Amino acid sequence: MQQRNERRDAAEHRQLILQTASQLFVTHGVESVSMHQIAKSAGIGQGTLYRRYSSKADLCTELLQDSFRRFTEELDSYLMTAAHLPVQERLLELMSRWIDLSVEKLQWFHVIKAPTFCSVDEVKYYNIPPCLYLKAVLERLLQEAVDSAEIRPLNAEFTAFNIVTGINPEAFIHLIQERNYSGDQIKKHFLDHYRRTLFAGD
Amino acid sequence: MQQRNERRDAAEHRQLILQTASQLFVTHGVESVSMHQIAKSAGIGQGTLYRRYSSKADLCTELLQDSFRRFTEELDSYLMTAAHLPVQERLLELMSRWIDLSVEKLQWFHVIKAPTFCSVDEVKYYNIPPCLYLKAVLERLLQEAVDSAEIRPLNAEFTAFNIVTGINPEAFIHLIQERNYSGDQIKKHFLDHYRRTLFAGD
DNA sequence: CTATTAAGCGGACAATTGTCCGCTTAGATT
DNA sequence: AATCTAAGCGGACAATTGTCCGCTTAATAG
Repeated sequence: MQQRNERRDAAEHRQLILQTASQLFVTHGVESVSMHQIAKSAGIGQGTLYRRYSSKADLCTELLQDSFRRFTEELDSYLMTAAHLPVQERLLELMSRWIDLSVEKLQWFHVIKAPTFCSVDEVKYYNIPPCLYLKAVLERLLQEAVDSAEIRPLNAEFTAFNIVTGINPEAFIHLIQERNYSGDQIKKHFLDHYRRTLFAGD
Repeated sequence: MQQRNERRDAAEHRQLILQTASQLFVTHGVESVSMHQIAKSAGIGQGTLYRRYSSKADLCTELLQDSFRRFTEELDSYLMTAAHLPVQERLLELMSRWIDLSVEKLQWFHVIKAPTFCSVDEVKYYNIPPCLYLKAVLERLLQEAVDSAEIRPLNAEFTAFNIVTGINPEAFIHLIQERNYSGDQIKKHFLDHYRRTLFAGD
């Protein structure tokens, strides 16, 4: 008895949902589209929708995958060829690219981080693949910097976590809405900050 | 025509709501109590409840006021008498106390930061009095440290903001749930981190 | 080709949050 | 004391999210 694969109709629905949701999100904005509306537009039932994606946050996480895959590929490639550059430069490049991605996909990231409905035991943001990846790479580079004495000793893991919590979509939204920052200004401030606190550069 | 004060019955209801909500929150946990239930327990209508507090986050913000008032009084008093101590020590003391408060009132802070229902243009967390206060005091101390050359130059305002985003209830919840950290371990890690990145101490 | 069965389907339902609006009433005015 | 009016009241309603369960069907086994 072989393992039952996903049924063909189910796979088609999965694609249909992603396509429909993506279109609706782009047209009306992620916030304004309800799960009911997605199901209706796709011509399927609520149950079918929720069977695939248990929340809008789930859907957004999935829709981010494409951009994210490109991000990791390009970054891995960069890190490969830039291995000889100072760790400091590579770290700042990583942050720079991450901030670009975050600002570009701000609505998606925000819905993932602060879902419409959320309860205490669902702080899933730090466990989505993009964040895990960011943290892992940060930690690796930080550890390398510590080992090569390019920065003073620190707890690479905790520092990586702290950077992930510091560079987050809600902070960006706050800076954009309350301070009228542009994406570039946000990036500049964060990079400056970490240049100064991590590397003591000026 | 004099300014109309809040009607007596309204003021009584306000107290009644706070008292009822507080009791229900303590008994059943903030998460498990619905606004409907609060209204019903208090013997008032939904409309009356929402007229006072437009969301559970609002209610929690109000309920935090008491603890927070005590916090600021004690802190201001400390800062007054500790003005001669190194800024570094005062900064770490501030963070230490803030983390204690946050851990103690974690559920409240979390509901304020990540309300049950939330939309993009409502990242209110950074604007509640406790956070504004924390940020202001951080900024003042950081600036003092910079001016007296106790730390290397940095953007006091942005650094203060970054610390507020780094020391936040969701990060605590993550560390508690995924890493099984205790409140004391959380505090230790954060203080270590900032000791190292801000002050280069060991 | 037929039978079997588990995965899939979908809309009705429950639970929440938050709004609305006609009725009531506290309290200032005269 | 009588009047007036804006603030207050409260429950019905709308909008969402998320669950449930009897019916359907794709895919495998014989």
